Amino acid sequence: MTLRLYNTLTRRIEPFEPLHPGRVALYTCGPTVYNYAHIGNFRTFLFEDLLHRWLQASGYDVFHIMNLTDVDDKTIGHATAAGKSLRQYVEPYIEAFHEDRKYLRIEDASVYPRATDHIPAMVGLVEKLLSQGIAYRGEDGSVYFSIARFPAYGRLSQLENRELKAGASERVSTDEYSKEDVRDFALWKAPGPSDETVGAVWDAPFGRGRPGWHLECSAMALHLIRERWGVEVLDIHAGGVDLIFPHHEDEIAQSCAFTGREEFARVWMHGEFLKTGGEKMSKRFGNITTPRDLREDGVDAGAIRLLMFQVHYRQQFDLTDQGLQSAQEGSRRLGEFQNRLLERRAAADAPAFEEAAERLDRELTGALDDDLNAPRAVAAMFAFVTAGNAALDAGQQAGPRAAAAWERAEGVLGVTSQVRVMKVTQRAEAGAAQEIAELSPTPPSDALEAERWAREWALRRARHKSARNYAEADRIRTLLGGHGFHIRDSKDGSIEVVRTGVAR
RNA sequence: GGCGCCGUAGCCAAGUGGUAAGGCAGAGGUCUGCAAAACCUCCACCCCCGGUUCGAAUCCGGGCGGCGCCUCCA
Repeated sequence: MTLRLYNTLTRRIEPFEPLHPGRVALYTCGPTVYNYAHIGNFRTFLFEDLLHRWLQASGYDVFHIMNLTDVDDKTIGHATAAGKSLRQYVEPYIEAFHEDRKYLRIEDASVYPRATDHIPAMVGLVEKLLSQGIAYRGEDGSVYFSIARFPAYGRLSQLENRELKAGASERVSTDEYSKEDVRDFALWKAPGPSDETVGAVWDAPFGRGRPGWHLECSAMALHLIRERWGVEVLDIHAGGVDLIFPHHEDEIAQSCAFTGREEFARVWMHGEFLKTGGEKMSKRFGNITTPRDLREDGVDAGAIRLLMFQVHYRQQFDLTDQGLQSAQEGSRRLGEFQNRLLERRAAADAPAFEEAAERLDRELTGALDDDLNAPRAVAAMFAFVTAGNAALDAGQQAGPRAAAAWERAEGVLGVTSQVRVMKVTQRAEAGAAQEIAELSPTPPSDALEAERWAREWALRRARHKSARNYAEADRIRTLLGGHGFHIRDSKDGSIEVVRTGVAR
């Protein structure tokens, strides 16, 4: 069984074969840092994280480039409005992006190049296209790519069988007159007034200006993979479906014209949208949710990843409260099991675990090798949980084999919530007994203090319970439950206080 | 208008020719002072019509419904 991936270029699932055995050059389109990225953007980054992790788990040396777009109409527009330089304006959002991706357990890419750090590479690319006559200077001082001189244009988006909607875009207007063909796109843009103010202008032999949208990806990708491995074709290029046209189409055109090769990337992968209320989540529609919002609500990232990975990446799906709750519950169950499995790990595996582990390994590999079928991979984890819990209930022991299989699956998917369990034993009561004083019915805001608070209450409940004062014991249980601390009595008389979700 | 995707249980969602994975919710049971956790059991003929086939959720044609791209939007 080998890895098979859906390639947008051929519209088929095909066996994945990197250009050079054992290593993969992966480029993924990152965020435009003019604002906080929303969870829809992160759906794509999460899909790319899964790709990244699975390639690594499959033994590949992965060179993963994720760009940060820090110069475009939006960043310039917002910087202007804020009265800041481009660099100043963008900085906090870059930081926020990294915070968010760490929260969502998205592993580090190899490099995060910023567009404005690679202007020379872009200038070099434009110069070459100009000298080849594939690019030309318009009357407005911008440099355009001539589609007429690049016959292969349109393969990715199957443009040859398309018609543009009649009179569709009014935006063609502004620069239309200086372009030879409406479909030509800007490689380099003549500076506008605010470009100068925010410092988004660079000198170039063909005139002062700033890079067009698509240029950065080609220039940085080609520059970085040449530097790293001396190659000029990517193995995989990934992004959201909305980038297929024109962004990726244009990247292919300028890159291939530049390198003289037929391919810019061998495999093109695109993740589908996240919707809310039946519509694409987008800042334009104002229907966004950000990772920060979810973190505020105490949602464990494992639940978000589970939610995303329960749907195939090429399928649209709607984010709903019910869906999120359902994922939180499932992710919690995985967390409970993980605790059980790793705590009671024995020196050897019972046959039931040998078998379940073998099955999990096999099913995980089969699922992810099949165009990253994460829903099936997740299902395999749940099957392991059910079998594992049953075996544990029956007194069978889980050993290194079971732990390894679990860790491999969780290591790739990362869908498990942290479930913190505090054991409160009656013996500890001695120390607490003297402070019978008042105990607030609401927890302190500090997470650690809150835990201590919950423990206190749990001890009180234990006393009431041994005195058979069940009414009071139940009242305390309800009280704690209302603040996210769940009480569990176990047979040996000890009490567990269980906490799920992230501390705020 | 062009190109493309989707329609499977109360909700979400795999499966793409051989008789319906998984999650959540729900019902019953084991355990428990009661709970919780966990386990066991139960819960679908796959939007409609027609066709191909020994056999279709899966292929073809036609409907109906939803979404996306054609807009520097992941």
